[in-house]
Amino acid sequence: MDRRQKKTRESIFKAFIDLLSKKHFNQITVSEIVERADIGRATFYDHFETKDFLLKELCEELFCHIFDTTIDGNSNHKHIFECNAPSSVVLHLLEHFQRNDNNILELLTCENNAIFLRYFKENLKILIQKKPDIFQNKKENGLPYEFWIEFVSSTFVETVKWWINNKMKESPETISNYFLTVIQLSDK
Amino acid sequence: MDRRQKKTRESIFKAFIDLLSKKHFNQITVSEIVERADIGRATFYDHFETKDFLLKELCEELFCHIFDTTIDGNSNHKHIFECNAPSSVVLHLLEHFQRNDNNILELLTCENNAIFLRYFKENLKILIQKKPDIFQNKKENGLPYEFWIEFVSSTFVETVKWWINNKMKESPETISNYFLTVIQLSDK
DNA sequence: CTAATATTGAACACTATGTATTATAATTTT
DNA sequence: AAAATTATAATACATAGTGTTCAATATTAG
Repeated sequence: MDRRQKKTRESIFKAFIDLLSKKHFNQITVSEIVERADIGRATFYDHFETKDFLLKELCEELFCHIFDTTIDGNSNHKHIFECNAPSSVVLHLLEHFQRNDNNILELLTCENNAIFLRYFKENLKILIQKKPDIFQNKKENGLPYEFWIEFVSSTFVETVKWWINNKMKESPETISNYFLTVIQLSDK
Repeated sequence: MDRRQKKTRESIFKAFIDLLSKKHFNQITVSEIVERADIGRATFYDHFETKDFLLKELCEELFCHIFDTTIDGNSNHKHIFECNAPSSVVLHLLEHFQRNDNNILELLTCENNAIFLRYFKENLKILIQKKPDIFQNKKENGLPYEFWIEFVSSTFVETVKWWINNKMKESPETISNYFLTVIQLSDK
């Protein structure tokens, strides 16, 4: 890829994330992004069809990053699908958020996050469905599978949101335990 | 209140709800609302400062209605706070949605519903906190109270969303059971 | 070096917002 | 019933943002 293209694209993303930490998506204008990224207006539209597509692509990059690889305590890369206990998968994800890669949190905590949350949940669903044995609850509870998947992924998203809104005072381990308790997969 | 004011206000709400069933909040323009409500542009701004305030006031009216009164099977009005079992409270709310009073469902299923969902959850939280004995989970689970409240209200919202997206095929009783199962208050 | 490509900057048509003004109609007040 | 008040209508307007176009310029890759 042309070095110019890459630089332009990165400066747009950077400007966009900066702005997202200060105001809601709806309040951000293309003109602001262009000004902050210090590029020509036409160049922006050369890269992204609209502001919505920019958000969409940003979400894709972020989740591709988070759900494809994750780093364990020894700084070795470890694929998330290699984890074989729910607590392990959950911890990996929570640690990602705690490190606040790419200032992703600004996106999560902002009000206008419908697109972001949809991606988050979609990726979670894929993860859960690829590891059916892990996230399947053990008890016979008579719940439809689809309902259970939706419940687990929604609860994870809401748990992370609660954590962030509470300034992330708790450790990833604590939050992981809370989550596993409410989805009835706790060890206790 | 002046009869003209009331008529104008109602026709704006009606036009707005109609449009919400067809497109997302962001895509709706004031001009469309004005045209559909068949009123003058200046009149709209005489009633609502902006489109956002319109949504805000609509939400307030809807939730005031739903959380203040509800109708039982014999068509007698019954205050929701008089219910003393979780299943009773939950069923009342679900039946409200099933009847689709004020076409409230259009709001729930639409993508841009952040404001609506916030009101929904806030009202649920108040309800849960006013009946602490009912929605308190029995087991010793070590969860902070705030986390539990957030979990229960989020799960209710997500359950209703799942129900609506699935065309509401299940009965309110079935959904109520699903919900009580995942929040660990099922009779079984 | 050269050809291809990315960027710039300015201008433009378009759409939507929110305001202002004057005239008219409906409602209250006296 | 007449007068005073208030709500609405119709139109025009300033402002701001969007997405496009195009010729000129700069950068890159082969």
